[in-house]
Amino acid sequence: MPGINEVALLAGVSTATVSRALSGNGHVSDSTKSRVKAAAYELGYVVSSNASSLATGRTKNIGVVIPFLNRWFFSSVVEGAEHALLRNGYDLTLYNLGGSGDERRSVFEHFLLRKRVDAVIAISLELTASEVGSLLDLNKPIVGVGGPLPGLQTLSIDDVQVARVATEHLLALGHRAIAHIGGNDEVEMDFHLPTNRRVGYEAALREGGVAIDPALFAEADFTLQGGYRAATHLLRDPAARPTAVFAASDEMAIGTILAARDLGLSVPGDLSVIGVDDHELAEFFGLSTVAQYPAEQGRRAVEILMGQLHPARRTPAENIPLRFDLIERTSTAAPRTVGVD
Amino acid sequence: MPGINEVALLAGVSTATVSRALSGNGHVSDSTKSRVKAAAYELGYVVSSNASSLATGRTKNIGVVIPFLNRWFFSSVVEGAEHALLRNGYDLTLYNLGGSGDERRSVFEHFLLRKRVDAVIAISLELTASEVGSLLDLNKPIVGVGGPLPGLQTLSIDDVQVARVATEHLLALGHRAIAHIGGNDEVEMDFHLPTNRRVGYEAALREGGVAIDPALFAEADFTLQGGYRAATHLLRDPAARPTAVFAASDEMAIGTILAARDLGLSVPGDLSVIGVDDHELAEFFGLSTVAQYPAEQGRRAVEILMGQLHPARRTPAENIPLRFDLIERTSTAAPRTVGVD
DNA sequence: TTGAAAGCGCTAACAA
DNA sequence: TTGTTAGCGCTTTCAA
Repeated sequence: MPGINEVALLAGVSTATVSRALSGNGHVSDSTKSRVKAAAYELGYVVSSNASSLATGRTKNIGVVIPFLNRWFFSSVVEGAEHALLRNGYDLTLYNLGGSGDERRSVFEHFLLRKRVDAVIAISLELTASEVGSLLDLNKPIVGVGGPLPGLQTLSIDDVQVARVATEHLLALGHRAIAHIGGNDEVEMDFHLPTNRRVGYEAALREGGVAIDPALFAEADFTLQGGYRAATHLLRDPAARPTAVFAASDEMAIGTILAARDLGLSVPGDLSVIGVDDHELAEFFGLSTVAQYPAEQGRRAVEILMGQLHPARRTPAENIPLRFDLIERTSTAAPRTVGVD
Repeated sequence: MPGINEVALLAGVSTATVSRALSGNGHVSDSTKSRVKAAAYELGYVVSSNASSLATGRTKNIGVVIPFLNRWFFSSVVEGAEHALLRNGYDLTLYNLGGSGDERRSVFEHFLLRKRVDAVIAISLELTASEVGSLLDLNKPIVGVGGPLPGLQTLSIDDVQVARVATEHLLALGHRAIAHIGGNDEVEMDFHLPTNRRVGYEAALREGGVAIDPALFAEADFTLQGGYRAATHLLRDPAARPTAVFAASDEMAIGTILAARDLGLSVPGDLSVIGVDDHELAEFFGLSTVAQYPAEQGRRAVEILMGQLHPARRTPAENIPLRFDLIERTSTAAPRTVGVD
């Protein structure tokens, strides 16, 4: 493991010049710069990030705090962030808060505070005021992804609007009896997300002149199983059966499709189903959905942080709202018998 | 951000004593130790990992190198490793090799070498000799998970045996026409895994006195869609239809179940299906499977590394082979008409 | 059991 | 453009 001294020796310059030549900070003549680089390459020299961090106060490392890794949305955001960080020469250190409360405390009290990271990306976390406080105390840039974090800059899709688009799609097809499968209070991993999607759903109905029927709402936990169960409940009674379901996630929507099948209902013949996400399985099931782009969200979070860490590199487009797109596949169609009002 | 000096001042001792009291290295009287701890707590002092690493040469950080994050197996291994590391006071830095070749090279040439990690966990990676070489040059403990890495200590289930167990389960139920959906050559994310599972499948058949029929083998890419397609192909011809399918992953097995349904076949009435993994969706689909435990594999990898990094802490049980268990659910049963031989 | 002091490997003033 | 030098904050001999 050669050090900066050896490179300096081989190149016939001082360590300061090596540092400057390799980091690009400060002026070095082209000739010495290439001599230094050649020497570094020959020796296989790589800076010690610790020594460098200690001297500069910058770590070139970003902390990502996350409640689960195991779900499509989260791992996709992390992947997107990873790639973007790599391109910028940064490492990504992962802090999974999914464990016990102790683990969570320990992350906040010790790990994040070790000065190991230059900035933090918090994904879909419901943080307590004191947790946000300790993050802010670090005096490091923080950006949230996937939910409003009080007092922090956050990247998230407009859930009300997303739900509205989905519901309006069903309305436009002629549906009137539109059920909604949304989050239960216990699953608050995405803050007010369930609530917001329900709000958008109800707003669209109201504007479409359709009365809101509480019997057409069911709670689930954002999983396929949960969606299946909720849908089974919703669809059981042929007399009170909706002609369409808007599920707040694709996994629940897929559960709904499977439940419909098991009840002998055809999709979209007897039942239209739409979800949110464009989950990796959505296409396979022909699921119409409102796509969101988690990998892109991860990338965007990184861009924002880079802008704050390196004002020079700042990316121009910083306030594009997060995209989402209606994707029509084969799970939605006009209801079999269009009502005549 | 208080430093060690301030703690020393407040506790009325030297910085050396603070370091000793807080790290547990060296002897400090109980009274001063508690005084120091109180002072540290009062000031909210946390060591600077950089300064500490620079002085000790240890980073308390482990690098995890992985080809995808987006799949159940990988994210589960990472989660398991994360929790175990957290308990040991270590951070986890993630290196995703899924991108382009450039990204891959850059990870190996720069990132891992920055002396930022004390050890490396390589998950399901097919590494080139030169990549393994550069890892070994680091002179840091490395352990692989999920596939044999030439020259490295590796944790992986016995894929031949896993496949044998699955196939024997079907044989024991009375099946003779047993198809296999395995990996294609292009999907080598898990090395010889597809091959090994096929080997176990064929060995079990042979021992069961069943001839191997190449027409009963289909390739797929380990995804649900791929399994669906392969199964559709396998099941299309009623005359040549197998009574059971062993898929090399649960996702492909679920695809098979869905394909069977779409062809009007009942599972397990007309077709038994078994997979490998115990994927999160397996239970929902009533899928019989050979479970493996990726989170535990991640944890085990961490234990091994901790054993090498801290010989004192060494966990006794180091060579338990990785567990796998046959889980019988409702996707497997005796074939409808048992042959009379 | 404790303290003084010399680094760990690098960067950034400052001076030349 | 380059070199000298003083740290960055901590750990760890060595001595007391």
